[in-house]
Amino acid sequence: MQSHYDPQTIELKWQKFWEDQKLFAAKEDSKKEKYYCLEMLPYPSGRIHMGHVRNYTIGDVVARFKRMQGLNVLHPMGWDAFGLPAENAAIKNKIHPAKWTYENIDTMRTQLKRMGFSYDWEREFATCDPEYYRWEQFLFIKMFEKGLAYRKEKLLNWCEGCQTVLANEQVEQGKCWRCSTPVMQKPMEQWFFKITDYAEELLKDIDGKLQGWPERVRTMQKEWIGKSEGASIRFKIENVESAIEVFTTRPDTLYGVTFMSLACEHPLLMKLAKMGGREKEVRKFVEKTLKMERMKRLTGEYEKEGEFTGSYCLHPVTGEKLPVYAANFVLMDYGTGAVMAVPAHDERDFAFAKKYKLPIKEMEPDLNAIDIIEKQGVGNKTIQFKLKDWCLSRQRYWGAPIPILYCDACGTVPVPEKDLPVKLPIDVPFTGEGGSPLSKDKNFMDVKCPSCGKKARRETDTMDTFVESSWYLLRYCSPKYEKGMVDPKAVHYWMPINQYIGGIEHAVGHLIYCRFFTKVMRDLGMIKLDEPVKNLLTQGMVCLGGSAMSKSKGNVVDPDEIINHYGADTARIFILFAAPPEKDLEWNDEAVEGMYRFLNRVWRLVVETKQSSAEMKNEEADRWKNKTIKRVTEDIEKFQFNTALSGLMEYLNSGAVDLETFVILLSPFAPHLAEELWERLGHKKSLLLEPWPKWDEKMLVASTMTIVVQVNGKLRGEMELPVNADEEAIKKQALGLEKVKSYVGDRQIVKMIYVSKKLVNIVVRDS
RNA sequence: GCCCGGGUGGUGGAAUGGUUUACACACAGGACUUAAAAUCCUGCGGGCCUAAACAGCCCUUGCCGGUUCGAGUCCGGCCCCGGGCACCA
Repeated sequence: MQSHYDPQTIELKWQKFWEDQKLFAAKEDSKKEKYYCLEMLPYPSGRIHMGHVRNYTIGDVVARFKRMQGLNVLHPMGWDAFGLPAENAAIKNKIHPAKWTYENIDTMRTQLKRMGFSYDWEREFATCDPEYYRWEQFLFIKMFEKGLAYRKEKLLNWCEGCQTVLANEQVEQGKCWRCSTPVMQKPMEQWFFKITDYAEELLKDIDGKLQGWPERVRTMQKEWIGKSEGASIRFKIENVESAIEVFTTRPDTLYGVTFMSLACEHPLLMKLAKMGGREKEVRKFVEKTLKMERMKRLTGEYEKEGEFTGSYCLHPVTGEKLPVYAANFVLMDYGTGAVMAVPAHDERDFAFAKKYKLPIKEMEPDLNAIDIIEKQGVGNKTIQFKLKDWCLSRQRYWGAPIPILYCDACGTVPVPEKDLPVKLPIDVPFTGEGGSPLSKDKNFMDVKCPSCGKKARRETDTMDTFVESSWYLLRYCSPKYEKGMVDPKAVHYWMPINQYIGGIEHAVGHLIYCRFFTKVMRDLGMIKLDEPVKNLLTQGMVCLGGSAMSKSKGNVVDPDEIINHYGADTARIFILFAAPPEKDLEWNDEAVEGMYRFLNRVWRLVVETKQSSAEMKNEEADRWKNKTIKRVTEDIEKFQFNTALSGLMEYLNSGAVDLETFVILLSPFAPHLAEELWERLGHKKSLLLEPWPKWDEKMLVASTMTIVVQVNGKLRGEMELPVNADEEAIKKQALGLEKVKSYVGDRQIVKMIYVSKKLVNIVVRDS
């Protein structure tokens, strides 16, 4: 047995031991309380980075801690394996996306195992596995049948040069990333999930059921859903049987309306311009606006302008004539694309009115206006959401195929369930040009229509990878289940997730989509669950030199370097100690060294002294032990791993260490070292089977206490007294202190404050 | 503009209204060593006083005020940093 701390040897030894013993395999057991601890699954980009290390170390501490507390812990890991980078690698390096992905998974799995994370590897899956995405296709069909998956037109980034659709990240300064052709907006039929049907419930449950989520994330989701209550009101157009419908949150300002503003894309705009004899001017304005919009709409800063259509609409109550304008600040994709302008109450309308010399009508808001409108049948109360339906189709190869066929006779036909999965063909050409590689695969494309038997063709779009990550958390409960997406019994036992841990960047994307999917699956009768995640922790970034570690900035520290140099335990401890989990963490090589030194001190203490707890029985040692158990336990529960480790350091420095207790308390943080030391202390069974220690409140109290003495709130002395000293005696002794006397002098003592077992404050007044 | 966080030593960071600066890093001095590394010990917010040390005093949690016997912590106002939302009708 080596006498110095050699992390390389002991870490591999214990990793193998854990794997052989299958100590992290989770089994349903209705007699045991369960705990589902999950970290967001990684995209297999190539190698593990420090962000992963941080995320998964936090999760691992929680999982190991809960396991030792006797809970039945589910702690799985898998791979978010579809996505654009694999396809880019295919185009660039002539390597198949599947090969690239699976090789990366192998590398990263090895790296995760080297960190000693306590995953149930038997539940591992990659989302690009047809056995996984078949169920996603199954769900898609169910959603299609319920009208929750539908098609509509949407503008997409289109490169004429490559004849292909580009993702936003493939557009660089308005140009194609590959061929630099200017990117145009082209309307195309896309698949959408009707998440807006669930807007109200998604919003309501934030307050009702997500109490365990950070306030920050809850607020972001509320803003994303963006509910506003108001009214929709129809304004008749003068001389025609047609009306402009507006949405307003202020129907009470209806009598202040002096004109109407329409978005450039509004379907009635050109008709009104033609009628008003201002077609040319309006067309020019629209063209100018749409061109400018592309550049500036993202930044938002531009002059508010408009153009008169020459036409008028009529006020629904007073019948007044109101000029209709095209305006560049009105958005077609919010509300109705038309705004009733109330310059007296809206800053923007006011500025617009000034600019175009439109009337400004002062008035008192009238809360009855909405009732009048409803009575007259020209409008009604409505609710608007900012949340938009989820566009899930991608014109990419490396994704789950959308299980739809197009038949000339029958139209859009879902693939029958028995024909699932629609497998992604492997042998296809990757050029990056001419649309999806799938469209060039005849075997894939040509199918028979399942309802009429005639020739049909397949949908070539694949699904957004957020679809896979929206239900993987449920699939982990029964990863090999073959009769459906999930085994209801397993889901009933394991869900909801007790603790979910991941980056804040998923606050509105992933974390809303997985809530949506849970509700959809519930409504399809697959599960009985409203919300998938009970408690959420969002960890901060890992930075170096003040900014997030990233390949493009060249400021990355490779976890393997740290593991090879100091071992996984040091990496884990450093990342936990350097900052509380929610905050960004600044990498510091010297501090890593410091953590390594700490583990070495622990090693030497245990290996060299080997004193057992029985030999160290005195009051001081007992107090330290109980104090530390309490502190570490409570700090882990609050995710304050940095202070939990401080507690262990202080305990180590105290010189009154109970070795067994110390090693157990250290084990969630530095599990390999802890197992090794546990064994060296003479234990035959794994430390993992050891229950988490409990503390005794009675043992926390010392026989003496330190009382701080203040005069007028300022520290003037200290006294060491037996804990049972009574208040009167303490006050008397405080007054007797030389230093206190000199501060009190002959001044009048107004009162004395005694804070039990802590301090005495003598309040004096100049006489 | 609106809504959240946050501002504490040279640095990362601790502090149920009760000794500000735990723990660690860095730095400095010392011990051990032929020497170095490792290890161990000591010191380490600022200022005043002092030849220096000891002792002592004063100040200090972004700034200004308030509440309180007592404020990093609570309240009001302001400044700065970070994040989210934002022509949303």
